[in-house]
Amino acid sequence: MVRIKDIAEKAGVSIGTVDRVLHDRGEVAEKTREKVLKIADELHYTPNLAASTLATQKKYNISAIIPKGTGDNIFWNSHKEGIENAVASLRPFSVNVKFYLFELNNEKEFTEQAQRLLNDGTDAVILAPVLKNEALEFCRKLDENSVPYVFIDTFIKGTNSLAFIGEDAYRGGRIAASLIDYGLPADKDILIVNISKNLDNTQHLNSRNQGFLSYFIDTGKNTGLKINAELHSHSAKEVDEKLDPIFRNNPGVGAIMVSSAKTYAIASYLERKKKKDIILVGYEVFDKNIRYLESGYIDFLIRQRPHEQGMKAVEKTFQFLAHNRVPEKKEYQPVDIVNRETLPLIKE
Amino acid sequence: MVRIKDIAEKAGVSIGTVDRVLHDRGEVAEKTREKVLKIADELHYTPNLAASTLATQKKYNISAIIPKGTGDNIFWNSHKEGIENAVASLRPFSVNVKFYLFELNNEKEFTEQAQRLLNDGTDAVILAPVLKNEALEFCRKLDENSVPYVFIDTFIKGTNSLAFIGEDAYRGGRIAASLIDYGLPADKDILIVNISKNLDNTQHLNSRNQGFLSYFIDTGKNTGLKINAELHSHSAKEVDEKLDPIFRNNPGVGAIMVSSAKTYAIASYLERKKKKDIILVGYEVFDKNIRYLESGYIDFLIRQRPHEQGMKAVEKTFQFLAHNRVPEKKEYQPVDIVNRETLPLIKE
DNA sequence: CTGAAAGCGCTTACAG
DNA sequence: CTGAAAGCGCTTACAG
Repeated sequence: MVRIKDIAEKAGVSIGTVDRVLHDRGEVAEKTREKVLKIADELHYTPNLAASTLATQKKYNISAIIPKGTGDNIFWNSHKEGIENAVASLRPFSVNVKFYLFELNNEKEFTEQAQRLLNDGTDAVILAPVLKNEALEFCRKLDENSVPYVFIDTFIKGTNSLAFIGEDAYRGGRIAASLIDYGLPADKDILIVNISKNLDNTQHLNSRNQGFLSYFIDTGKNTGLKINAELHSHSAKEVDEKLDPIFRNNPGVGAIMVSSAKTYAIASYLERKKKKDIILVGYEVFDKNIRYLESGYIDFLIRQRPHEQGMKAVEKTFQFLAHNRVPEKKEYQPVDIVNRETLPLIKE
Repeated sequence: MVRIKDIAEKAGVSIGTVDRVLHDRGEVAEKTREKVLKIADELHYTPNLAASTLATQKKYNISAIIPKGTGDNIFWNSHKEGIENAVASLRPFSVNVKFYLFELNNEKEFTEQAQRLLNDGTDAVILAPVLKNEALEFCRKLDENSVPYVFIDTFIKGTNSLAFIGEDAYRGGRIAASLIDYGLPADKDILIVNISKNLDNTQHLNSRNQGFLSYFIDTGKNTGLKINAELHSHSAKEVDEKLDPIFRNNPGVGAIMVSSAKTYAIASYLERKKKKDIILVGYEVFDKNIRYLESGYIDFLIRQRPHEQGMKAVEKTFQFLAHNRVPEKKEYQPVDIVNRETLPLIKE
């Protein structure tokens, strides 16, 4: 392997000079510069990262402000794990993450954690801007302090985010549609269920709905009705109240798409009402949904890859901090189609 | 961060001694040993990998002997890329791969490359043992020379392989079955097509067939016939000769499963015969198959993750070489279900 | 059984 | 504008 020492000898200068031109730190005569650059190129010099890591005692502190993985949101645990794994695999570089977790939909806690993060100081932040207004305010402060930030899961406009890594929710909607369209007789009706208390997370749900409907406009063979049901809670009471009349008035319903992780609540309804033959497609793979996938009430789940999102967020952040490499602005992660047969393979 | 120097000071010994106990190199009084270990533990010492990488000028040379990614096997390019990417991400460690590529089914070339590899010498090898007899012979030689090796793609018994990373072909067969079962009326017949010239690659094909049939034995709702067609080539001539009579005699056939990457040859048949309504499920995502997925003649493709297989193979090999960590013996990669709607997301 | 010293390749003040 | 030297944390002979 070629070392800066080799370049220095060949160029007849000291290693200090070589280092200066290699890192563009100026204070070098143009002639020397060119000579060194030429030789480095000829010798195919690549820096020894272990040595430079050791010499520059740089530490990178990354902060991650994301929802807690509790209740129906354990899927946020995967983001956290992904972030941690990426940091671990970045050894021998010295990078640290500190988590600032908040309860989903708890604006107060988000704002508190954001403030704590700002007080602690950090080199960069990974941010799930699920609470739009609060996130916007926070981004403004980060901009003021020149702290770079990358979005994970959700994208919001009007900020200077370094990058975004997340699901293509629109595409996810189309995929759900294609699976239903493939399995359902063309003349049957389809029910679309949106469950969202206080309109949380609506961005994803809207995009999925749009994608879902777009499929039937431009490619699907299904000609049946597309019926909409908006629930504010996933309690059995509300589910019954909203769905019973729909099924009473539309005996042609043969499939349901639930636009969120609460798919299990609708599966439970089908179980209660003994409607096993209705196709049910929903989102996210976790215990409650898995149970119904196994028992046959859910046919397909579409899964984001939160673990990968976390990893990519760290990688991009690190590349920017360490090598000043500006990542692509938006990166959509693929989604997985999961049915009962694929389950044994995805015990991650 | 705690350094061995800190431990040394606290223990009242030199850093040389600390290093000796930390690396179990003996020649240390038991009392000193215990003391150092205790302090290291209390201080939560973790070695600085950059420093140790730099100091031990160790280089790891890995050799990979896998098929060339040409013709219908471009999917072997992904293994190669995965291996290369993993090596790249292992920087700042100094690990090199050298590839020994052979044409699939060319025993002579495999043997030549294997011999070349042995002459060149290496620290470990990543091996696709698709040619069973030749691979067995090669493994024996590796054993003689105490060179560790990990299998990729295919597993063969009776060797001392360090690990195996590959597809769960049986499971892949079940997944194909579940997709057909979901979309096909229960009384329709299903055609299973195996295309294999000189019985190459039969291990995967057999496992997929077994998995496919097992699904209908224990869970599927389909009660139709399961018809088998064995082709030795995917030429239009042979496809027509074999499939025409089957369709003539079995008007109830509603779906086809092709157990290999040659799915496009059957899609082409359906296109020629204007049978767009037949469900077709097959394997591997690459240009020829993608074309028919887009035009609607193929409904689903099941995809291995060759890129990940390559990456994991390198990671395991490196962990073993560098840290003497023996990996799990067998690791199955998940497979992806791909239809037309998921295509835009998997431009890898 | 133990310590002191040199070295891995790069970076960083500092002197000139 | 340039060079010499010290140092990053660990490893490796070598002397005792």
